[in-house]
Formats: sequence, structure tokens, C-alpha cells
Amino acid sequence: MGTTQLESVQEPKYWHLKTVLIDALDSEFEVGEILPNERDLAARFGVARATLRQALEQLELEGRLQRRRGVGTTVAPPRMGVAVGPSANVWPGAGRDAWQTIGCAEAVAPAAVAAVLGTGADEAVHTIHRERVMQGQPVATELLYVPAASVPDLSPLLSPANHAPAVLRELHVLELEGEDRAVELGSARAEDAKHLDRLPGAPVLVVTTRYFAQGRVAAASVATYRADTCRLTFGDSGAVEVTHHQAESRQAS
Amino acid sequence: MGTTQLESVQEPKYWHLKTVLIDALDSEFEVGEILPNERDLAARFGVARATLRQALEQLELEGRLQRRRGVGTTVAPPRMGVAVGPSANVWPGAGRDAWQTIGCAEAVAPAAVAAVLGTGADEAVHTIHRERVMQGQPVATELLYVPAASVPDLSPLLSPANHAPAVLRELHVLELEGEDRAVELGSARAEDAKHLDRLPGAPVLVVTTRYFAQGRVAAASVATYRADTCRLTFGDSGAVEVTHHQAESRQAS
DNA sequence: AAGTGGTCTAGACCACATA
DNA sequence: ATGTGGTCTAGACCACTTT
Repeated sequence: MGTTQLESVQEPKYWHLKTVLIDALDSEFEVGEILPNERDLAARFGVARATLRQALEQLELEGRLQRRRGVGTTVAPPRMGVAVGPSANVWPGAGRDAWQTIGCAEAVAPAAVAAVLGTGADEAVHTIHRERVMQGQPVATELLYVPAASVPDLSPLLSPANHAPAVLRELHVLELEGEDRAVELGSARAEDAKHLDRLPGAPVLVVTTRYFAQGRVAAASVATYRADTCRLTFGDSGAVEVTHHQAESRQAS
Repeated sequence: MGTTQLESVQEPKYWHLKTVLIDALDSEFEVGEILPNERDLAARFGVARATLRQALEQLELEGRLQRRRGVGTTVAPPRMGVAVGPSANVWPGAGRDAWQTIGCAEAVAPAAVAAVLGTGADEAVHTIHRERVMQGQPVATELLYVPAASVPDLSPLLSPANHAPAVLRELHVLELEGEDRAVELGSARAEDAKHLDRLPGAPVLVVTTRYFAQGRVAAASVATYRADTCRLTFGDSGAVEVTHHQAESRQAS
């Protein structure tokens, strides 16, 4: 039998398509360049549009493509390195930390938040909504929960505009004893998706942080990062220079 | 006009389906319980199977469902908290760190790895393949890269079985000066998928770690965690007790 | 052999951005 | 008005597990 055993373990079409597209992306396209539309691409590769889309979806998940409804599909730049776990423990809102407050409210903690805080389900918490922008585009939204018990000296009469800064200021009075983080995969809620300029359900990295002071959880935050454009960095050094899938990239005109 | 404005902003069917299914999951099903098959579910909700699948896919992404070909769809237990960033910096392979070596090789570093190591593209590296198991199931695979220059005193004559332990032993001689981590979303390579008991392309959390010694990167690892079952934890305290989307869960019989 | 989830097709229409 | 990606349908067949 002189025939080489080819395609004996047949891989799915979309999987093979993905590898073909990756090669084309690395060799024939520049970052930012726009691809042919899905109908044309599907015809070119001789597959149904749904199959082509399955390949594109994974490439977008891996941060190699960016698709925008009404516009088209473009080659994505390397993911941004976003520092999440600094070496020095600091309170949120202290010392220029790249977050910008966009809202504030005081309400009863939802059950899920109460579980993280370790408080009762009916305790009042200040909820500060913040946003993180890098290189001109939003990369994360965050809900920061501060139990009222953590900021007992907060002035009760505050205009909405002064509320968030006041809560943070009171929080900084406490001595921060430690932080705790968890990262998991999620899909963007409708509201988060809007802030992040994505469609609902887009893949996101959810970072849950607990801030410890006075021997208990003094505050907690749930931050939602765009999974397609962000690489979360932890540890001593800051962002790593080069990402993994291309050594150098040039901006298309 | 006395009519309440309902469904003016029509949400996609699969999105609405998701919320319906989440409610059903929380109220009518136990962890581990098997759901009706996709064709029945689609018929019950009056949608095409592809639409139903779009909802199930997102629920699996969020760790609420587990689907296995030939078996069925089950309600997933809460995600496991997997400690990734210990407070004390330690070399891999030191002091019972939950990883188990399953292979080893010495070869030239791929370009992507060389970039992380900061070495030349043609330098020899030891590649140790390890696996992490929690609660009886594999949760991660890892490729640990150790440049030959980091372990100069390694005995050149080693049986394959002794190779990996010897490399780690030599590595532990060095003083570990710091670690560096990055987390990003990826899709499982075919080989990784096999180890993790998932299909190729399954969503994974890729943790890239750099180990610093002697003022340079003495080793680096790329670990691939199942995104559906894992919640990566960092920081002082270990795994958090309760996860976010259910306060208590009982094991089905 | 039967039943499950996974892949694939060839259409259709919708929401959105842009010219 | 046109073109893009996003949603949806009603089938078909395949790969895999279990009976």
C-alpha cells in the first residue's frame, strides 16, 4: 500500500479553516486591515457561511480578529497587557489607578455580593460604578461594593457628584491588610456590553477582588474585562512587551 | 395609549432563552442532573435546535452546564477555585504543588516561547509537560520551558524517566527572585483538549508565568486551564469558599 | 442499535453603520 | 440605499457513548 494515509482522522472544516486563516492573517494582512465580508469568504473557501462564521468566532475569541456589525472584520492588534495585581497593595481610587468613576448608588447588597463580602444579605452597601480606559478604548467596567459599615464616618448629606469620592476617601482611612483576587470566564451582561462597546454575551474576564481591613472584607469589586482585547498581568513587573502570536506588528494606514 | 411598551427593544431569542434556562436551573434542577436532549428542549421552547444550542453554549461558557457528546447535558457544579498565584514565590515542582509530570523533551524553543524567555530563537530548552488534577479530574496542562543555560550543571546522561526531576532539581538550586504572570482567554489546541477531556477549541484560560533568577528569565511556563470548570485565584488567602451564582448546592444522587 | 451532542448546509430576515 | 455582521430556521449527516 503506497498511499499515504491522509485525512484519516478528519478534522472539522471550521477547524481546518481556522489554521488556513491564521496563516493568511500572519502573511497577507496587516493589523487593522479589513477582511473580505463573510459571504465572499465563505464562497472563496467553498463552505456555508455558518461554518465560516464558526472559524471567525474562534479567531475573535483568541484576539486575532475584531468584528463589528455594519462595518466588517478587521485584523486585531496584539492584546493589551493590563496590570491587575500590583506588587504594592493599594485601595481602589488611590494614586492614579487608571479607573474613572461614572456612577454611584447606595442600596442593599445582592445575594451574590453579600456572599463575597461575608455580610448579611440585607446590609446596605455603597456601589461605585467605574470604568477603565486604555489606549482610547474602554477595556473594563467595575462595580465596587463598600459596606456602609466600612465607612461609618461618611457624611450622610452628599450630592451625587461628591458621593463616590467621599466613600473612597473614607475607605482610604482604613489600613489595607491584604487583597484577594479571582479570575474566571463569563459573558457580558447587557449593560456591561454597552460600556465595553461589545454585544451582549461577549466573552469577558471577570476579576473579583476582596479588600481586607480590620480583619474582615472591607470592600469588594467585580471587574469585567474584554476578553478579546485584554491580557491580564499580575506580579512584580508590569506589562510584558511582546505578546505571543506575533513578534512585530505594523499599523495599517 | 394605555399599552405598556413591552418588547420594544426586542432581545434575541437565544438571549431570552438563556435567562429562562437559568431560572429553571436554579429552581428545578439539582447539580449533576441531566437535562432533556437538545431536540426535545428546542421543541419545548419552540425554537430551532441551532438557536437552543446558542443558549446552551453560553451557559456552558459560564460554567453552569456541562455537555458531553454521546452522553448529554448536565447541570455543572460551582467552579473550582484553583490557586495560581501563591503569596510565597516558589519554583515549580517544589513542595507538593499539585502538578504531575507526564513528559519531558529537550528541543529548540519555538519563536513564541523564545520571546517570553527573552532568549535567542535557536536556544535549546528543556520542555517539561505537566498536568494538574483537582477533585479527580484534570483541570490544566502545562508546558514548562527551562533554557539549558539555566541548568548548566545538569548531567548529560539521563534516562527519560529521570530527566524532568533532574531539571527541576537543578532549577531549585537557583535563587528565585520573582514571578510574573499573565492571564488571557484562548481556545484549546487539539493536544491540550485531549488531556483536559474537552473538544478542540474549547475555551481555556492561558496562564503565562515567567520565573526570574540571576537577573533574567530563568524559566517560563504556559499553563492551559479549563475555563468552564476553573476559577483562578490569586493573592494571600487561598480558594474562596462560595462561588458567585449559587449560595448552596446539593449533590444529586 | 439507539440516543446523544457536534458539524454542516442553504437559505431568510434583522440591526446597525455608512455613504 | 447599500453593505456589513448578527440571528434564525429546518433540515441532514457524523462522532461518540451507552445499551
